[in-house]
Amino acid sequence: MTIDELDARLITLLTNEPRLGVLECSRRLGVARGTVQARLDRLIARGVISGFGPDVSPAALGYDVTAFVSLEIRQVAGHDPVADRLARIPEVLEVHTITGGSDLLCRVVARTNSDLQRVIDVIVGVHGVLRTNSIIALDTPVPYRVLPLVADVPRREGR
Amino acid sequence: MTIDELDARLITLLTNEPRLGVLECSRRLGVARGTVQARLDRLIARGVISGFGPDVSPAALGYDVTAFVSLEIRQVAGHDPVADRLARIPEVLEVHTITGGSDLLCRVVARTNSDLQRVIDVIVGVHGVLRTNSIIALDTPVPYRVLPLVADVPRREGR
DNA sequence: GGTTGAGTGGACAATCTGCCTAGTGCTCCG
DNA sequence: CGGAGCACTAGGCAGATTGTCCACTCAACC
Repeated sequence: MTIDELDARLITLLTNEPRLGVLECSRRLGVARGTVQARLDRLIARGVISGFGPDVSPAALGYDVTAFVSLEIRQVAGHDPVADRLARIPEVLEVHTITGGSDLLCRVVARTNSDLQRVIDVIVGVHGVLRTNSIIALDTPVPYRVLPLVADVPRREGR
Repeated sequence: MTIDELDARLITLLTNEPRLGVLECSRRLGVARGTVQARLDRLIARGVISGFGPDVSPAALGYDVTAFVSLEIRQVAGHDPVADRLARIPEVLEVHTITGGSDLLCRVVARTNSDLQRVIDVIVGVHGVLRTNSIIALDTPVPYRVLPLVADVPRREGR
């Protein structure tokens, strides 16, 4: 499961200018259109590219507060039932099961700090949740990105 | 900064089938093409949709291990210089400044657990980092998503 | 030597895009 | 009340792009 330098250039190009069509990509990369098409199909088939969904910014929707909430749960029932219930809360954007003192880590958004309290209350109210610990993200100096990784892979692997 | 029910339906549609063109969207939503075009333009202009970048899966690239690393830093210099240096590490996908006992929280990926050790060593080697605390994400029952939020907004707001 | 996979260059019809026009209904406001 | 502004519909048009073929080359591999 690795990618080529051409793959990396293609992904980089598409990341920077997502609206580009296949034809335009082929021009920019200096290869035939069929090649770009084949590469893209393969990347998608292999799951490297999982989609081209619109990137929605919660902040633009008024959800200015981001927090990481770690949960301790009653473990007798396992993680999944709790995760399922958490998944029903729109403000819960992501849930991981984790190592360490807690059992689950959630990324949560809210409109304001007091709205965050409301969301946390909802989380605490989830059956199986024993206690929570919240950490607010004050700022995000490095927003989520994968590009450096993509650019790095061909360098690490056989070139 | 809020969105309409039609906006929500449009975003939902595009999230589920990102390759759809404007014309096809207008057909599915039962509105005129110009409307979809105008809505999309507005959503992008307002920053609600920040892009249509390809969603790259680190796991498909061989980065199977995800961890959250919290850092304590030497605060005299401030957060930014440290964040800048962290941003140069490809495996660091995200950095937040946070409340609580630590100063920074990073999302990090690695190829294996021992590769994670290497990455952490790199992080520890960053000038200004005093100590780290790593939590490994074992599983991700709820992967990052925004759709429920999008669907929720028109309901909360004026309808 | 033969086979396979990947890439090139070109061609096709069908479709979509960007852009524009005109008309309609609704809301806000002086 | 009349008007202005706005969003939406419905349509038209030229140009560009897409999906899908094809034939041919090149390199690696058995």
